Amino acid sequence: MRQHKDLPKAYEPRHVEDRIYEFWLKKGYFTPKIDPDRKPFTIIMPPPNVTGELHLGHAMPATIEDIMIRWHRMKGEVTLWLPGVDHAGIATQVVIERQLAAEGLTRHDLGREKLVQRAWEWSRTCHQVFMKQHGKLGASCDWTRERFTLDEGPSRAVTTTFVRLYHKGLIYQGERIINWCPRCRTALSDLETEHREIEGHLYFINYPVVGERDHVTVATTRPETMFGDTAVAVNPHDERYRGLIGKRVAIPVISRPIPVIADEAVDTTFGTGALKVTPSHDPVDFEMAQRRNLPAVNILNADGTLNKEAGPYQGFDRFDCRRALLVQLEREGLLSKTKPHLQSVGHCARCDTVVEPWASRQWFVRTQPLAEPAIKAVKEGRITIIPEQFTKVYLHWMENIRDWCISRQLWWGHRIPVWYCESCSQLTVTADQPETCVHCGSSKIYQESDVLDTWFSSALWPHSTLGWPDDTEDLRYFHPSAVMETGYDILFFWVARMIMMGIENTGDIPFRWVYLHGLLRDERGEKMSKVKGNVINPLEAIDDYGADALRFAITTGTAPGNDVQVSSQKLEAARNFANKLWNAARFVIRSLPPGPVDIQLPPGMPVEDRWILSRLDRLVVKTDRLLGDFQFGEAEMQIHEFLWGEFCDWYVELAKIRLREGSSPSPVPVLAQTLETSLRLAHPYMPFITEEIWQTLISHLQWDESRPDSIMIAPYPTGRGYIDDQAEAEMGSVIEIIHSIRNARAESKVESARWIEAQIYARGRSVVEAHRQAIEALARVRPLAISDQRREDKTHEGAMVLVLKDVEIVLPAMTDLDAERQRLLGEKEALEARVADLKIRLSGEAFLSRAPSSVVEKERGRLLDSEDRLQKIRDRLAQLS
RNA sequence: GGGCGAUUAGCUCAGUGGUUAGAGCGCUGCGUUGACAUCGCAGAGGUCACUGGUUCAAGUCCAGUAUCGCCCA
Repeated sequence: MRQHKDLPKAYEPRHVEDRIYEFWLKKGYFTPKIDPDRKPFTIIMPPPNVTGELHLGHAMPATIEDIMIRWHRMKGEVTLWLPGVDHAGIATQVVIERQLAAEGLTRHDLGREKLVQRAWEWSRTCHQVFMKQHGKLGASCDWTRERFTLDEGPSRAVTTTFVRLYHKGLIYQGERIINWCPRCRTALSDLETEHREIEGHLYFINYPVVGERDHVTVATTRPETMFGDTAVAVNPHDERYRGLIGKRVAIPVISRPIPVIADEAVDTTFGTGALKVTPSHDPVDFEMAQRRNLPAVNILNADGTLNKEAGPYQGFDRFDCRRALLVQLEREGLLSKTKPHLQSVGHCARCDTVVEPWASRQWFVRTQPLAEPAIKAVKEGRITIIPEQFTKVYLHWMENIRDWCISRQLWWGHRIPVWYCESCSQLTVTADQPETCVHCGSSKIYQESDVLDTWFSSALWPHSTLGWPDDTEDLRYFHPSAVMETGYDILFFWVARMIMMGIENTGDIPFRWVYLHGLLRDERGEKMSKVKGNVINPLEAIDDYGADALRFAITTGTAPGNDVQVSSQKLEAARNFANKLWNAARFVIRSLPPGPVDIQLPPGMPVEDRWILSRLDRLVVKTDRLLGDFQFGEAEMQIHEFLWGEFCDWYVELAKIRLREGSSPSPVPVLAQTLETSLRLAHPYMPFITEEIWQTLISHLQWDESRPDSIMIAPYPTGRGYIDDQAEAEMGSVIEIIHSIRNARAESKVESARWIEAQIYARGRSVVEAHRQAIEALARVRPLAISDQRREDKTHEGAMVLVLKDVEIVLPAMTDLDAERQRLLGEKEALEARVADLKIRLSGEAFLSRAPSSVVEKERGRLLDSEDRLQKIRDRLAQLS
């Protein structure tokens, strides 16, 4: 038989983790077996981007998802956690283009086909890294079902959805103002545009009135857009400009005449109250132009330079143009004023370039009809968002939803399944590659060059990964999934659109719960980002502290939706906990007698046995409730507190005494059972160390044939009916006795090794007597006399008297009379205040009649105890004076 | 401009109306007895941002104020 009794003194995760992950994989535990008679528990992993290494921001969701999955798996449910990666259109193309730039190339040098090929190679590399990192973390996801958004299946889901929505009129092509990133040279959706307050300027520019010596002054933050002006608008009620309406003014520099029009929408208090209207480059102006039938003049090229409409500034970059134009206007006396102005400027979420609002022909999803059922699903409680406060955020966004621009002028992504016909110029929209135009049969057709927004495919992820649009066994069984777990920052990107598209495509909700975690921050509370360089690499953290410590550190004591600060101190604390657990296990294992040990609970167990079993049972019940409520952080704290603060600090210490004495019954069965149950309880959070200890422990124990091969498929603990209030009360009292003696010793500076004499007077004498050895050993008191009633006259003058509930402790050897008097006076005051407080509460008519009787009873009991203790303290003080 | 959230120990945070508000880290004192110094024992440290309200009872619920943060426009 293996001698495991010499486990290493400290837990060494790196000798354990990879081996165990391999073992799990080999056993196939991550892959569920479909059982139509049982309801499955499914999590579809929100796919990370294939843009490089994972960072801690990925480790947290992976850990939380793994906790849920492992818990449900241990509960015996058919459990699927489906992993995948996202092609991340713009982000990936940005990465590839950066690589190209380093080689002095642009994507245009390479061409579409070669760029896509390169992106594929890159995505395969990233995907390998991603798998490896998740494995290191212990993620128990089903790699056999892994998906990539550009795989055949999910791609077909994308084209199928596009075609269906197009034919339903829910996808249309239209000319609208979109956000244009001149660096990425693509349209962006509103969500991909980040607005930031920028200290800019408001420029006041004079537009001469045609044929008069007068001028009108307009204020603008983007003077270069004046080449695209097609009107100046004033409010019809604005007295200042009434006479100007209907006249024409000339755009400076290019002298193109434009009308002065009246429109109610003009804000008379902004700038001069005269608004330059640039329909192609401003959303408000675009709408006004449509209302007023104004022409639109586009002044931009795709790369952000100005086109021929800008006259002398053709070919200038937009910002160069602004600078040069301002110089010219100034010189010509047309710039009447410049003042600082705080403005909100859109930036590309991926490359941070200032975006241009630009009228452009793009593809859109008509979102409102899709939003309605998505709103209903949440309002009716078919989908629950955790934490609850995000429900409001979700509903507010959904109720004010705007059409979604889904076309991207990129090469990496799902190409839009639309073909234009050169012969009849009609569109062929179909999921299968067509040979000819469906309208005229011409073979002169060419496919739309744009690709779809990556989030379009993400929106289908909960069902496309399971086989939709095909009617697969997986889809029938695992859909809808149980939980969508993700960060609150992508509630709209992901969750909202998944709900819309899920209901549209499948007729069912995509998931039952939405769990939103907070964002990870560094020690200084800043969001981790590669730009800031404050990212903690999860692999390094695992290397330094172990995967279990990392998991524990980033989830313990956190609440859903709240941000989490990570620091090396937290990682250290988690590692220390793992080590504590390891050493407790070392103690238990080396305490086992040789041979397969029978750990059936013996009859006649002493109170401490019944106590720890009761505490464990309580923990089990609490944990189960907390997990059910998605309170993982709290559950972990409870387990931590039990293992460290109760099992190690008290039960193990008590067991040592019995083991030393060889007393009967032996504490071994309770030690082993408590450890074994605790390991199962902690397994979802700390899978590696619990498996490692469990395997070792189990190998020494007698077990019937039903014993599973791994803790990860062992049943999650359930209450066993061991809750024992009487044992808990008794141990509570013993702990209090030991604690107060230790306290007195420390206060009185008694050397920790010294034995001191003590007398304990307790009403329940035999109860205390039963714990004599424990009190002696743990409080280091000997000789110890125990009796029922204190005979006042025999108490030594210099003794210290500790008054507890129903117990008095006399420590005769403490001789500092003054200090003792002070201490007793302090206690007396505190007790008096407490008694007074309780008396007031208990004399309140309202309290007595309205509070539940159990609360009233509790308070009465407290009053009696306090009064009793107060009396004893007074007696002792009287003796001393 | 609209909305959401936060404010609890020196720091980071839990706290789901009912004792004397908790944890980790840090701090102070003592301690290497056979699980663990990645440790043990003991301790200090709080006007639960502020003001008012509801309630027998408020850190917890409501309203307002202040400060900070986020989202949307």
